[in-house]
Amino acid sequence: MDYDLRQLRYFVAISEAGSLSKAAVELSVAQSALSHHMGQMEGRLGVTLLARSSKGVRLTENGRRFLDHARAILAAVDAATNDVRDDAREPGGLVRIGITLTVAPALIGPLMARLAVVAPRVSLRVEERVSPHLVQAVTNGEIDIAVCFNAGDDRRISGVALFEEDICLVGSTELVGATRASVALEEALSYPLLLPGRDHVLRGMIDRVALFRNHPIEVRHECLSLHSLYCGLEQGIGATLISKFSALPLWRQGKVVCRRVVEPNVTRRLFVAASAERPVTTAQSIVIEQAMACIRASVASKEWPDTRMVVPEEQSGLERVPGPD
Amino acid sequence: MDYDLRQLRYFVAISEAGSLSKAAVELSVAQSALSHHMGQMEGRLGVTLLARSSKGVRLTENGRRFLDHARAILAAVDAATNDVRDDAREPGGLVRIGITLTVAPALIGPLMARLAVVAPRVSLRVEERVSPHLVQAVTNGEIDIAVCFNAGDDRRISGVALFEEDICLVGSTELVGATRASVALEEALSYPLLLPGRDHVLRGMIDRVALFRNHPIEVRHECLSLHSLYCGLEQGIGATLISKFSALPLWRQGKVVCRRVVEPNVTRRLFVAASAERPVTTAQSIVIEQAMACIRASVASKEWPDTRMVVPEEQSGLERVPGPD
DNA sequence: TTGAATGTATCTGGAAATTAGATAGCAAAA
DNA sequence: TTTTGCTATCTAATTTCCAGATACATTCAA
Repeated sequence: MDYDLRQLRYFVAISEAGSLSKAAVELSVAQSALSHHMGQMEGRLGVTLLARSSKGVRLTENGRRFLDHARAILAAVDAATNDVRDDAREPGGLVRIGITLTVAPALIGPLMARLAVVAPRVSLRVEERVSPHLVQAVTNGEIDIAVCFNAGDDRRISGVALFEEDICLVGSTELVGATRASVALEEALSYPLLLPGRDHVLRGMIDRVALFRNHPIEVRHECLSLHSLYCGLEQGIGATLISKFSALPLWRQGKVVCRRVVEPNVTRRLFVAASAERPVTTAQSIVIEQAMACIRASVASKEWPDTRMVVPEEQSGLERVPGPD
Repeated sequence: MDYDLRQLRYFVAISEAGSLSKAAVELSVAQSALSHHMGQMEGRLGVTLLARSSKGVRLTENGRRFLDHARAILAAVDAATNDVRDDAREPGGLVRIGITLTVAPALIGPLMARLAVVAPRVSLRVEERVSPHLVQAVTNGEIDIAVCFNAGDDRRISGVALFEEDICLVGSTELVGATRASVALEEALSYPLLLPGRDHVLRGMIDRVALFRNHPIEVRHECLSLHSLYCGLEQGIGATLISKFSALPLWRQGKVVCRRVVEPNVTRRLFVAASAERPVTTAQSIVIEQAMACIRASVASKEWPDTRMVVPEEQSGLERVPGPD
């Protein structure tokens, strides 16, 4: 019903060449094709654009005006193309990432280092919160990406699991004993506890156990910062239920012991997640990619103890950004 | 190599519909076609524009930006189309027309009347000059259109002959006799003459006859205005060589007689002409068209005596403005 | 949990558009 | 007059485009 970008390109080339034949050579198409297209375009416009003669073609008055338009249109097309292509080539912009408390110290450094190389124009805003807060923030749109535990069940979140680790009872030897033996969940919950936040990932499970036992859990303090949690553990004020990896600094110094929780085995999986409802930007997908690479590298290098990599099977799949044709 | 206006339209429609299927219905194309086109466009851009899901499609960040561009491009296309189409629908602008002295009085009135109806936004600037001046003015670009005699031989002019008429010896009865008999050119030139301008169309022929006879032609006055010519003729100061049609006012009043020149027959043809080098505008072509229609109507209605219409055969052809498909 | 509904991707045969090549016509130049 | 350079047009072959069918995933409701 309308003319075509190709016809506009042809028209501009012909106008500049001053002849269908010359333009045909430059454009590497047959002269007959140009003749046909120009005739069709003129027909659709209902206006003569080119005055043909045996010396070539000249622009009519309308042709002159239309040429200006055509150039403007083609320039707009190029601008549009470059705009989005630039973003694909050299993505930029702010990406808001939230990282769960215990992972943040190990992740932020490598992630920033990688980004500086791979996508220097992408800037991060990093927040550290407990996992449930991160999930909520992602669904809210408060943050773009979350690196958090057990985000897999929320449908508004699409995430990829990276590794799995066991939850341990972590506390000073005075409190939980100088043993590395595993401990039943029920027993673990009998210690005075420090929990990282009222709505901790394990909170639901803890409450269920408490209900079953008809015996309240003693939560001594809620430690929303890693520092306060470590303080409490170190001083033997309470024990907590986190992974060995999360207690790494204290464990390395021998200030706490980690006893794997069993009956049931309690595990958690680290996810890199984004909103399933809002499409990710190029910058976001790069950050996701790099964060996953960081984590996988750390897990693979055994740098992080007692973490088991999750094979990327039919994961619910963050959006992939395809390359050009 | 690049995407297509149609794909931009599809993309905008899809963005607005929020779903390929809905857009397919609105656009009356198959959903598979949309899927294919969007995939191709994204491939060419190297960027994902649409985030597909089972609920439909959503724009990615790049898609949002590209949508703005796409809308701007399509608006520019519409503007371009309307710009030239408007001109075709409702042409306007100034058209400079030059009309030979003797035809002007009979043509200007009807031409203006027709234009007022057919193309009210076209305005004329009318000049009256002798034919050779008009031809020169057209080649100069001083005027756009000439209505003049014997313009057919100049290659820089493309013109259409409309009618042919015989040249007559015109003068008062006292001077050229009270007869309607034809007269040989040689005899005609023996009268004292009033000529409409030094470079009159017939001047060349007159000079050649004079040379042949070795006898100078007596040119009493050069009358560049019709009024002055008529005065001279009326008063019997001299005769002249013009067509009966050109002497119409005096002839009707019986103040002059017209004797057809023979040996050789001398005729002239009225042309409507424009520059062959410069394309005509829409407005110009309309004026040409209407002028020709005026003249043909007058000739056909016998309003203008002793004029023979020239059948429009394979005339050198003023540009034609084609209608839409 | 299953079935219906909705949505996109992909495959395929046929239709339509596009193109190159050949040819004709025309005008200017040699 | 012949040659040259240009555009229009015709035709056949190729490429592109599209509708329909199908596959697969997800959501919603029973």
